[in-house]
Amino acid sequence: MSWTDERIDRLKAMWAEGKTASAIAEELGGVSRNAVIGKAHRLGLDSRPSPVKAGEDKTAPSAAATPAAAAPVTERATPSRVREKPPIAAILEAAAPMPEDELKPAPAPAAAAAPAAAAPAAAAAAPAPASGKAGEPVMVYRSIGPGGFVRQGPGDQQPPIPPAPPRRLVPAKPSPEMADKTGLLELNDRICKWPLGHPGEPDFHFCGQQANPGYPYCVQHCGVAYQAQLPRRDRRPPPPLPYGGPRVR
DNA sequence: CCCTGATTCGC
DNA sequence: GCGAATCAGG
Repeated sequence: MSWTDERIDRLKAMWAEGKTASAIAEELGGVSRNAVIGKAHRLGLDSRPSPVKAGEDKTAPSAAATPAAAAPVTERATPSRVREKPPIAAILEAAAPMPEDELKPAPAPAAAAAPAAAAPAAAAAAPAPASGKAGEPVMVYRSIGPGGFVRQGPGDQQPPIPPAPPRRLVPAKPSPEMADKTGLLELNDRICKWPLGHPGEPDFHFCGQQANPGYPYCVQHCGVAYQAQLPRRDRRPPPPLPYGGPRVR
């Protein structure tokens, strides 16, 4: 088996979904778990929580325990680094359930709905208070509510002005008109997670059609999410994205 | 033992 | 570029 464009796309989709390498290998067929991992790395896909790297920064590593251990430990594993999240994960995080009543002074980030996605955000939302030493140039990610986060430098005394007032999160199906809409709690890997509307809005919901197997979206939305590359000369430069856009490799 | 992902290195 | 072999933590 070779890595056709189609198989690479499926690998990317499932990797982004958080499926394990062995699950991906089984679904693709014809490749081993190692092949999937190797390919994912060669593609530069995001690294995943590794059992080996989980608690890594303990003791100063001796010169060389093993050749592998002596290999350069790069920024890849730096825990404080805020990684990009796949769009769907960001949405899940933004729509994650919060305490029912009004905003508490320090709401604990709700990590239950999307642990993998919420973990880095939680680290960013509640950084160790930069009070330990004076004058360290510490960059802080300050939560501005359900909408997201704003980067705040050490000199920025004022809390950043949120782009919009925090919206009150609504129950999953508060009204009759939501009765047949697909909410966060109905999501699973067999139904289309294409978002309709915006998190926090009363009618925010998901497509809910049957998902294209191996993909997070239905066939129609896969057609929107995964588009064939045009020849370079036929491409128009993408418009600047408000949040900086995905990392380009 | 099983699982996991990361890394290396011969091909 | 590919992936088996290997490593190492859960």
